[in-house]
Amino acid sequence: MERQAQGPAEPDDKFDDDDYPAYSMGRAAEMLGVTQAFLRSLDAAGLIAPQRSGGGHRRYSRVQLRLATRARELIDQGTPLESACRIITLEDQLAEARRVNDEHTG
DNA sequence: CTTCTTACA
DNA sequence: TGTAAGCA
Repeated sequence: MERQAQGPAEPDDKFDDDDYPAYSMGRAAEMLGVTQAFLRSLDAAGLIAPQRSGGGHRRYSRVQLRLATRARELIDQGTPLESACRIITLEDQLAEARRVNDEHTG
């Protein structure tokens, strides 16, 4: 699930299909190889907050799918769900801080 | 048929 | 973490 046709046309495009909420539970679960219960567990843990559609159905974006994938990796390695969520959150914060720092230096 | 919530294993 | 029941 890497970028295939991202193209160097819009390198600074913030509004991409990465944040577009287009995946439902069955879809996300199938592409990630997990169960719907697992995705909901991540939601309950506070790792991901998928948008809700109409009647309250979850809508996952590719970014959230990536978070779910990282969570699955850590959990698959034996990391407790809550711990995995904390680790991922911290890694995300570090990535954000690094991004800001990179803008300052670069 | 698909998703949601709650509960059990 | 996976699965079951009952509902929208």
